[in-house]
Amino acid sequence: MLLLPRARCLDLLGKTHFPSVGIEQLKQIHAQMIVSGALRRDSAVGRLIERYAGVSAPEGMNFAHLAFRYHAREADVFTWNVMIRRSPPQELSCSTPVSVPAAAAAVARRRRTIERSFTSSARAPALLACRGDASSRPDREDPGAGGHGCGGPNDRGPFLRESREIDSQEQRNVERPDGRVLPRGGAAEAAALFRDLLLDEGGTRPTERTMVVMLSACARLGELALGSSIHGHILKAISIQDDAFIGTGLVDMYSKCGCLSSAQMIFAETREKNVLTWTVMTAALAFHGRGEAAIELLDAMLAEGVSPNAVTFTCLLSACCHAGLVNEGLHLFETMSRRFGVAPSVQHYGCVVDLLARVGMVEEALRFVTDMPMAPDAVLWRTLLCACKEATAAGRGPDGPPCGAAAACEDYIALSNIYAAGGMWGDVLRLREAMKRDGVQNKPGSSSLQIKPEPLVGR
DNA sequence: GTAGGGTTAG
Repeated sequence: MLLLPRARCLDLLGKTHFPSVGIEQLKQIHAQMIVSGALRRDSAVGRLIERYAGVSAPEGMNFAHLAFRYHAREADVFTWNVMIRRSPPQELSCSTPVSVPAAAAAVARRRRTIERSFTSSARAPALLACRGDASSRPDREDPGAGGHGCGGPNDRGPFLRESREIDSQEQRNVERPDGRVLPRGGAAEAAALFRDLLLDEGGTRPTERTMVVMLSACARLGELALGSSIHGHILKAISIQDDAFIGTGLVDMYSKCGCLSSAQMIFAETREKNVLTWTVMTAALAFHGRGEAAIELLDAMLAEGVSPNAVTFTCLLSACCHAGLVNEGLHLFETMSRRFGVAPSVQHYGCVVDLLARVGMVEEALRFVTDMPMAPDAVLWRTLLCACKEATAAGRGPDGPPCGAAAACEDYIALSNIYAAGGMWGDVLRLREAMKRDGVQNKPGSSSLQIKPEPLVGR
């Protein structure tokens, strides 16, 4: 491909010379600008975004948002202004939850930190780590692998220190109340390494597998900015229609970062869909409260010749639960083994118990637990306990803390809440005393991911 | 190299 000089790229964006540039041509110019480094010129990103946004189809604004995310580090005041001018009010309020000057300052601050990290001579080991397994750490990497002429182990300290500094600006506590710890260190560190990789000009390039792993990490961390920048790379490097792994990763990432319409758009564009692609889309709709739409996916999936598996049914039942679709849920539970040959697991039973209890059918939920062919687990009891809150507010409370599985601090608290909801203060006190007597440790509350709903590339 | 149920202290 002919490589245009920087100045020529900027000329192409000039409205006086080329008043009507289409989306395809803009994408080509965009690619040229990345390759030639033209985007690092002042306001070049803003000019590009202005042209994307000027395309009449909704696609134009989608690309404007993608370009903005992708090149956020180069965004100057002019670029921010373009985004403000071009964004509809509701999108603007979502995408810039803080004031624009504050956001711009945050971008500048982050940029300085990143730049500082590159003054260290220790970039190579980090890049090397990205080549193989994005979640691997440089200090675990074989120093001799790859032969990239990187420095020795002694070089690694400064980079890691600096990359952790970047992370510390966006601290997120991903430890769950149940004690399960999301792989914050691994994913966050991978994210820092990946940022480095993206800025490595002419060197190591991420592979398709790196992209998939990174999308998964972004989904778990709620890293929309990084996730959508990876999307940008994918658009330029490979065709997402041809890869179920990439399509699945993108749908999941956008969904978990709160962008359902973006997830739906990617799903529609992904031609090769496997059972995981369908399942993440089902989970996305369930998570975003679109129970009916999730159930409708099952027929669509069958029509395409893909069979649902146990995970798909968990997502479908969960969708019914969130939408209060009792009949649909019970029907799915019944047909999953009979029609699809998927034996219900304790998780599936748990979903149905939740579904029944939430709509006030507590007796039926309890009978369902009693009739289960396997032992209920702690999560199932917990589900029942929490879902019973409404039903027991009328004055009927369970007899004691959950039995049959290890009760955790939050189980006592959930039960306490139920008593409280029913005004049964004596029971609340009794339970609190029992907790002290039994030495149940109070676990401090912790926050989870802050997910901002942003339909940024949606139509 | 990709996916899953509950939830947070009157």
